[in-house]
Amino acid sequence: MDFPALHAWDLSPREAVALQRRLAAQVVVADRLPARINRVAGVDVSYEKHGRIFFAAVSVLSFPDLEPLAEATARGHSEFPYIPGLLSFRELPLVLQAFQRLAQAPEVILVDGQGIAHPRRLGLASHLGLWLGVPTVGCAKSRLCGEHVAPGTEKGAATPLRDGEDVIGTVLTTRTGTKPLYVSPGHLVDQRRAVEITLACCRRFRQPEPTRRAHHLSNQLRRSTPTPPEDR
DNA sequence: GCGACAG
DNA sequence: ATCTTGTCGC
Repeated sequence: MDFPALHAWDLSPREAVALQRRLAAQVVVADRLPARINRVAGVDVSYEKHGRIFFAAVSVLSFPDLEPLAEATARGHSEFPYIPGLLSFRELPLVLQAFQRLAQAPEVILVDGQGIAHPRRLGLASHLGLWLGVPTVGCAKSRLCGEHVAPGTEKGAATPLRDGEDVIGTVLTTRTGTKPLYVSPGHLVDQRRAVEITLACCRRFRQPEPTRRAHHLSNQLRRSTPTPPEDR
């Protein structure tokens, strides 16, 4: 697929925060999904144990059947450290490389991380959606910010994730008896659609099929990659 | 200053 | 995210 090329991204954490504030204003939290959704993609990144090499994977499934259609991966590294709230500056470059290798763009993308449920409303899912110009949904396994009461334990149970006056996400039980997921709009989708798509992608596991497959893909890529020699 | 803190 | 064996439960 085609989208703006990735320039050199050597920003300091402080500059990254400033950029997030500017980009957040461009995020569209509204239902702009096409009438017919045929392809859903999931993204995930795994790291080598010493954090030397990153492995990004994208898995595309048919919708609503969820049958595998295509996949793409990318190997690389990042100098940017993991800082809560600045995850996209660490992972996005490699994730974009993986998407660059996809022949066809999906109608929506599920991301292993937050969408607007972020201090500055620009989690990894929102940043990715903005860059690709494709609708995205954040499906994080844990909370970054916001408050909420626990949802019921039945699949489909949900409670709002709030940050002051704003509803920034939905704490959603995606499988009966398991810990809920933190679902939030990434870009071009609203709260309702974010939850709808996520539930439609959950079969027998807590994680939606797209991100679950991407997770396995990036893991097997890491396991099949020899660890390069140390430098000291 | 202290606690929280996606992956 | 990653380091890790067995183990409890559907």
